[in-house]
Amino acid sequence: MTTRETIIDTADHLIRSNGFNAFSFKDISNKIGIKTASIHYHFPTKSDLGVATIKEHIERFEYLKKEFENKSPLQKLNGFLSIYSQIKSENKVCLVGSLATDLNTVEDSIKNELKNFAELVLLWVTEILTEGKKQKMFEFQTTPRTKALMIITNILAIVQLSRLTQAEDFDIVKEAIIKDLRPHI
Amino acid sequence: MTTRETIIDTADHLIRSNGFNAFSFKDISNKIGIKTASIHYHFPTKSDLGVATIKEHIERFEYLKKEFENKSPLQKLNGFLSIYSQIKSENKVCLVGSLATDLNTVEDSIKNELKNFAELVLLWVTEILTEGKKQKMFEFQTTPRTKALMIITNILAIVQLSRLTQAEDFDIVKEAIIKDLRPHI
DNA sequence: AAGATACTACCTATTAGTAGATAGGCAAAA
DNA sequence: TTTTGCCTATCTACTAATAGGTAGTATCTT
Repeated sequence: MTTRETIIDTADHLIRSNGFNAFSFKDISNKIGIKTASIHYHFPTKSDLGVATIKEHIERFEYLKKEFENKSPLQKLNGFLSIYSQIKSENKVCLVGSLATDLNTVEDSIKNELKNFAELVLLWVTEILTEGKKQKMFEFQTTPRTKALMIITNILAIVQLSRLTQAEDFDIVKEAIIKDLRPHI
Repeated sequence: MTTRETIIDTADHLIRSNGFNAFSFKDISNKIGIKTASIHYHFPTKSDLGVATIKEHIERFEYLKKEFENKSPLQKLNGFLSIYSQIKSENKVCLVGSLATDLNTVEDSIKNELKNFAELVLLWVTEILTEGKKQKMFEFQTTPRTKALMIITNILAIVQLSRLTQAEDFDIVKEAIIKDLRPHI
């Protein structure tokens, strides 16, 4: 990994563990053994680093999409949900959830990039649901987009909420999402 | 309102607009025209102020519960969901959603008080759903607690997510929650 | 030699928090 | 009734630590 990639990776970890406003260049400096001034060389401002971190997520998301291109809607949805299982197991939250609460305090560049990312995710889940309904693999009453919003909000927020209720609640909700889509099983 | 109450009120506003780590005693000082040292008189540490803010929410929540005591499950659920409509209209997020992302950075006192609050909310929604199912007013397949988790995560996260997608998505999800519980209508 | 990368050293602003002074209100003692 | 003293609430003035960011210099790689 290049230094630049290492910085982004560490920033990503810190944003999703502590929040955008609770991490500093010094934190990264301490973690990867590089001076804060050197981080500024790669990312002039904190916002630049924030934007780069979101862009990295977008790239990884596009890659995941491609990986699941020829799989079934159910496999795709499970793939999507397992991202959050990973996040949960690391005691983090998802990038959208983390930055959405800080939205009023960040620059427009971050806001706009995050909008792009959220739109991308919503679009993919909507597509999965549309495809799944057509194949009679999924059952639901609302529009695919609305159902996608329901599922995304479920999984995004249970990552956060299960920190406060019980860790097991994450899997309970994850399974309930799938079960709800496949009542005939 | 006493000074103490005004401070809590302002802190609440700032926490839910900007996040716990993005507000300072100076922000409150500027807003209400009192020196930061005077805020420390009422709340020795920032954590003390955080805890007091959650306690205030708990009290208001208990009051709301009492107000709806003799109403129908549907009225109760609508009452619960309308809290979030209010939050959304003010461009804030809910306290649980805001602090849950900052959870790794706050003191245990805040963490524990927030757990109490979250447990209280989950309990009430679970009760509403149990009652509604018994009265055949609501229909759902999972346990009431699981369904409560689904609904709370929906409404909590759509407040955040609709900042990124479209503001109308909030009402779409809110209506879908009710419709899903009452498919016979 | 030249560009990329990292460094030292610094700056200014802000943070949470503290010490000590002051002012007003209230109540018991003189 | 006046005085004494305490309590509440606020203030001014300060601290040490940390924040994001910059200028100029050194080092490494090609």
